[in-house]
Amino acid sequence: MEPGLQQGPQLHTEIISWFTANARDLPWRRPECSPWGVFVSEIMLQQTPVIRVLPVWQQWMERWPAPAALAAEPSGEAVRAWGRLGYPRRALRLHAAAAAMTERFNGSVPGTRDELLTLPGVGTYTAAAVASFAFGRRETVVDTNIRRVHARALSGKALPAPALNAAELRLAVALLPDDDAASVAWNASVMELGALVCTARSPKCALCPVQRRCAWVAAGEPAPEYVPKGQTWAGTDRQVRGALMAVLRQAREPVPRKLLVGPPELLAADGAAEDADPEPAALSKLHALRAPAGQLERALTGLLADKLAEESDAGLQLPA
DNA sequence: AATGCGTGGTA
DNA sequence: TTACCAAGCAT
Repeated sequence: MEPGLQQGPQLHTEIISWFTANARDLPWRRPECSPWGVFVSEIMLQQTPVIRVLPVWQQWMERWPAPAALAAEPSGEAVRAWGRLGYPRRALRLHAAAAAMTERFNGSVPGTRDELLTLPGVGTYTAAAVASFAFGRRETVVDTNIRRVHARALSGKALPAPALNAAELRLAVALLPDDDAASVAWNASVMELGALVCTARSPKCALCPVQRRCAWVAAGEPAPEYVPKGQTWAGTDRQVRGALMAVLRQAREPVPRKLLVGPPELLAADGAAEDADPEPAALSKLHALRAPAGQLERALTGLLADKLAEESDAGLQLPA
């Protein structure tokens, strides 16, 4: 038997009861929310906090209430409506997923894990989450919150392994209730516990419904076995691309390529940046990076030229 | 299997 | 202020 499972059904009862009393009232959890609404929320929530997703999700649902509505517009519109959620390639994949639903799934979100996995931007977690939360299927949902709760409560560790491993997956499978409805409740409850109480930094153990049976607490809250390495940022293509995206998002018309890539001194000299409005703050930030021309070109090509310049969409188009 | 990918709040 | 980190995915 997996470690921790000898605790019996009390663990499930305690956590699900806690969820019933403490869950956030998120719009994509309401019974009237469509599978499409759940799908959009899951993509937006990848590596992005709930608080920042909420307003964007509301706007998307009003503008594009079904996959076909989104698929009917240029992908550049999806990128603009994405706003500042980050990882804008998710907007492109969500648009492509909507097109795939329109073409291959009769305009609906597919309901099985295997079908969902065929959609762009959908991996193991998202496929299981949508099948579980939107369609009530019994699927093993494993996200970073759930992994952390499992690591602490059942394995006695401060943090889960750097990457999902076979032992973690076995444990998650073993913990999933047999009943469909109970499995959905379990998935949502453990995830919420990880998001609100069993957090990565400063977990709120005093509020935890299973503190008494937590293996990590029982072990004296040992420190993590490894130090997570941070995401590098300064000087990376990501930083340059982020600055480029900020300029393009706010642009009302095509942005001259040389305004993005060219040396600021030359731009000022030939007057390119002087007409119309004062230079946008976003453009100043881009220029302040002093990124090499090669890197600017790479950032443009990697995300924009291939995916967006083909659009006839004014704000994001890059003239040849 | 390890990297790269945006953004902004928090400690 | 700097570093961490937030419902992952694709390569």
